[in-house]
Amino acid sequence: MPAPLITKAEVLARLMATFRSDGYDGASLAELSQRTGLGKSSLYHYFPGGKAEMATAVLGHLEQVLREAFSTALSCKTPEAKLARLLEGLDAFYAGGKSACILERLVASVDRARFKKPMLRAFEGYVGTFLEIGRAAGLRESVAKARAESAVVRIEGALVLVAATGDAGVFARTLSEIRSSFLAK
Amino acid sequence: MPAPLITKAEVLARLMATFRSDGYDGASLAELSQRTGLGKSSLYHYFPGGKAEMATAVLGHLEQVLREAFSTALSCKTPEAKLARLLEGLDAFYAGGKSACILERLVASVDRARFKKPMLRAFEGYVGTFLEIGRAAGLRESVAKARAESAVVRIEGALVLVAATGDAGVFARTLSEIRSSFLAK
DNA sequence: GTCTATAATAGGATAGAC
DNA sequence: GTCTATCCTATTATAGAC
Repeated sequence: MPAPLITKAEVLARLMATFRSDGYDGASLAELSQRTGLGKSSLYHYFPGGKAEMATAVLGHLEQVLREAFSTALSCKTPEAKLARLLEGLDAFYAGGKSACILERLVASVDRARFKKPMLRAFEGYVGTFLEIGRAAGLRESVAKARAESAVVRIEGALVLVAATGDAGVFARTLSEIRSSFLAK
Repeated sequence: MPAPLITKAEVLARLMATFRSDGYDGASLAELSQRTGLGKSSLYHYFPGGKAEMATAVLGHLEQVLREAFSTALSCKTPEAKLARLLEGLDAFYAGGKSACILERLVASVDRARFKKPMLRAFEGYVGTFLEIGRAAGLRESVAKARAESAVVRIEGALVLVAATGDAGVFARTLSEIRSSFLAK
């Protein structure tokens, strides 16, 4: 990347934003070029594998972003604080439900097989973070596992409903429900 | 449609299957032609508006299919039986979680704005069916509403996780959870 | 109504100058 | 590294015969 103009992280963030709004199949090179501010040739310079490589790079970047957000949450003292911090982070990341999940967008693509491994990793990390909070709260392992999976299921589902109905309330209610029930004994 | 060769309903079912597996943006006319067994020109004969019109016709067809499935479920005597029948129908429709939701696939498309109204209708009917079962069971209106919304949210979310992980267990657990908790007093 | 053929365009990707 | 220009293929869509 040109040192001062735009960082690699910023390029990846913009690519991610484009995939999130347009989907993987729906995001054209023209659009990706325009929204990064890089010409097609520049994009191919950084991502010789084209769109698929851009998407996998975005997944790698996502993993870093999430790891930071997750470790910030997990560094809080009480399980309640960990959970609250995590949900705040997710609320911000999904813009209150208005921004789609990049994972869902890649899962839904025709080329989904290409992203299988990194997506599996990402979802495991995602569920795993909730799982750790449940464990820290002293929940039975089986309960913690079920609730962690359910939390991610609900978040992903809420995003679909918000996209369909335009009502962000579903997302807020979903996070609120998780907040109040996840740690219940 | 040619009277005996293939019914309109069958064409719509095949179009739906294609959109469900490939997504709206990912489904090409060539693929739609191949999987319906109709040439491109035949498709344009029935759907002059092209892919977008095929998708809206599929949504109309879906509404009919769901109405039937939903009214079958609602015709059962007890709320428990209604719920069980509905969940069985959904389990079959989603092939145990292995088949994506057509609504989600259209929501995720670049042309999503075109399908906004019929999708809103479809989701309202979807949530509304759970809502009616909750009411029939004598749940408080606010509780019935929250649980109905949550049920659809979880189903949609579970489909995303199954697609990402390949583990249909998430879908089974989600339906099971709904079955055992939806009617609780 | 369906087919073959083809037009028109958009999309992904590359070449080569700077 | 970035740009302009371009190539090639896939895609949408249409024409016209049967």
